[in-house]
This record gives sequence, C-alpha cells and structure tokens, in this order.
Amino acid sequence: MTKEETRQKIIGVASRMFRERGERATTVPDVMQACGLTVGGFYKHFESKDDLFRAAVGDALRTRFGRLDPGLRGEAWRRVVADLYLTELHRDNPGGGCAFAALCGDLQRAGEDSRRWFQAGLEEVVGIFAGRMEGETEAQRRAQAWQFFAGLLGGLILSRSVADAEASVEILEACRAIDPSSADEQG
Amino acid sequence: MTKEETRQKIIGVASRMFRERGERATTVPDVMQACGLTVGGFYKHFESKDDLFRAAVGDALRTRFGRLDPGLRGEAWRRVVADLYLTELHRDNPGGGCAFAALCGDLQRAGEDSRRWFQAGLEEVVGIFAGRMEGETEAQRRAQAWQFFAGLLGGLILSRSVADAEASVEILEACRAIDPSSADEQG
DNA sequence: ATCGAAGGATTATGGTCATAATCCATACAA
DNA sequence: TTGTATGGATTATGACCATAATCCTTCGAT
Repeated sequence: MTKEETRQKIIGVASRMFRERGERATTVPDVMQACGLTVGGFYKHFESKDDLFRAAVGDALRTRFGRLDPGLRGEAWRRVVADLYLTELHRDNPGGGCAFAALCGDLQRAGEDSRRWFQAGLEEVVGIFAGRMEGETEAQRRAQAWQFFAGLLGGLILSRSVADAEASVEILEACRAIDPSSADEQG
Repeated sequence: MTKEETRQKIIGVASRMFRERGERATTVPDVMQACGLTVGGFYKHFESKDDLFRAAVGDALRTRFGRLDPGLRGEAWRRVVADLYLTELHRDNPGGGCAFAALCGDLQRAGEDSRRWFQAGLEEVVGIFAGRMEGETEAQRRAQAWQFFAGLLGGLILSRSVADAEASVEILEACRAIDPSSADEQG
C-alpha cells in the first residue's frame, strides 16, 4: 500500500466516522484502528486532527446530485431530489449520507478557516441546485436553491432527532412536499 | 442561596454553554466554575452530566412563539416568525437562541431516552405552529408546521455554517421567504 | 550484498475529563 | 450549648486524548 493509498484510506474511514459520531467523539486512535493501523503513524499523513477533519469533510461534502437527468428542472427535479434525500434509508445512514446534516453542529462552530473551506463545498451544491431552478434572475434561482436545501436539511435533521418512529416518518413525508415559494415576496 | 436556586443557576448556565459550545465541549468543571462553584458539589444536584444535559435542553426547548398576537394566522404569522427567527441577531447568539439549531448535532446522536425527552419539546413547538396554519385537516396543518420549522432550522444552521458574511445574509434573506406549499401533493 | 529513506509501530508526555470519596462550615434542632 | 444534617469544597481516581519522540522493518537504489 502506497502512502497515498493509506492517506485516502484514513480519509475515507474518518469521513464516515466523523459523520456517524461527530467531530469530538471521533478520536485519532479510533480512526487509525479502524484502518488497521496504529496511532503513531498518523502524523506522517496529517498535521493534526483538524487537518484530517477538513480533508474528510471536504471530501464528503461533494454530493452527487449533479448526475441526475439534465432535462429535469424546477418542481420535477425538486421532487426527485427530495425523494432521494428525505428517506428512512438516508436518515438511518448518517455515515454514508449528507455531511452537512450529519455535521451541522460541528460546522456551525468550526473556526473561520475551516468554515471558509467548507463553504466552497456548500457553494458547489447550491450552484448545482440553482442551475435546476426556474426563477427568472440568477439571484432568484439561488434564493430558491437555498430555500430548498434548507428545507431538506432541516427535515432530515428533525427526522433524526425524534425517538418515535411514526413521528419521524411524518416529518420526512411532510418535508418531501416542500417547494420554494414561486412568488418572490421580498426586495 | 437555597439548593433549588443553585440547581436552577446551574441549569441556566449550562443551557447557554451547551448551546454555545455543544455537548462534548461543555465540561462539568467549566459549568460549575461559571456558576462560581467547584466540581465537587455537582453530583449533589445531578446524577450525571447527561442528566444535566436533559434538564438544560428541556428547559431551552420551550420557545416563546406562542405569545404572538393570536389573530395572526397562515402566511402573515409565518412571515412574522421567520422575520424573528432568521435574523443576524439570532444567528450570532446561539447561546440565547433556538436550542434545536444550536444542538442539532447532539440531538441527532442522543440516546433513545434523551431523544424521547426532547421530542416532547419538539411536539410542543409543532403543536403551536400547526395551530397557526390554515390547512383544512389537522394532518395538513401539522405537515405545514413541520415544513415551515424545517425551513427555519435549515436556514439558520446554514447561515451559521458559512464564513462569508455576505453569503450568510443571502441565506437568511432567501429562507425568510419560505412558505409551505399550499397544494398538498401527496397521499 | 549493503545502505539509507521512510512508513508505520511503540511508547511517552502532559493534559483533561467524568465521577467519587472525603472533608469542612454553616445552620437549624434539641 | 451541643449535635447533626447538608450544601459545597478538596482532593482522588482511573480513563482517555492529541501530540510527539523514538524505534523498527521493509524496500528500492547502488
């Protein structure tokens, strides 16, 4: 295994573990052990745990929604994306799912540098989303994209935060119907 | 200071600190020191740190949106609430703001017991929200309430997660226009 | 066959944490 | 005045963490 392969393996394992447990509950020894390695070698690959966090999250932030049928636009596209995002499968697999939803607590509190790094990933997602919207101006399309993404994110987070299975499904179903207000009501 | 007063003081300080720093970054020594007390006495008031977390978050979850003018309903009410919730002031004061938004990471990963406890607070909020909606059936009003709350939550979280001030304001403004789809498109 | 680099392992280090056992000072009861 | 309960302080305890220094082993180059 080359050094680069080892590095990628650490990033992959950490990316999943960070999403499952959160930043502070994920320890360097845990990550390395899950890789079949020991703590000692870690700092040959990363400057610090924070360095690993940035690498792992940056990797996980790139969602694949861009791949959908380019013909889909507006509400039809949103329905497809919402039906992919707000599922029980996604809800129950934070480790393989949306990094924003899984790490929202840590991202909010990350330092300025890290937030700037993560923002690049966010912008990428919103750019893709805006490209599917049908507003007249670019500003309107971006606004719709933010609205839509916020609804998805909030819905998934809420569905993961309740203990009752029925309530959780109620939330998922309710939020799948979210749709940005087509009438733009502000200046 | 009576024992109960001390207990309430600890809860109040912890409630703020949890929201500012998150669960794991808030330590028992820190909380007690901020109260002008020492670690030792802590376990005279709470069984464990987790016990304190439940008490503090349960306290913070009760939002005060119920107090608004009872005449406000539907879109007019939503506009008022969104204008209160999606502000730079709220964004920059997690310690005094919405506990769901601040602790979304920890709530998602909390144990079954804790999540059940928090769910009671969530149900309270959604009940209040649903009471302001204009859907025909109770199920529709609840669905609108979840949608609306998810949009608020996601918007605030996103606005806190980006480093760039302009982007943050863009998100707040975009999400203030969120409105549940009035046409119910699912079964 | 020998050497040297370097990836990874062992082992330290200094700190902090949650929790607990014990101690002290005050205040109220007898 | 003496005794006792208790809220809070001191001080342990055992675990774990991020990081670092040092060591070992493998492997490609000579």
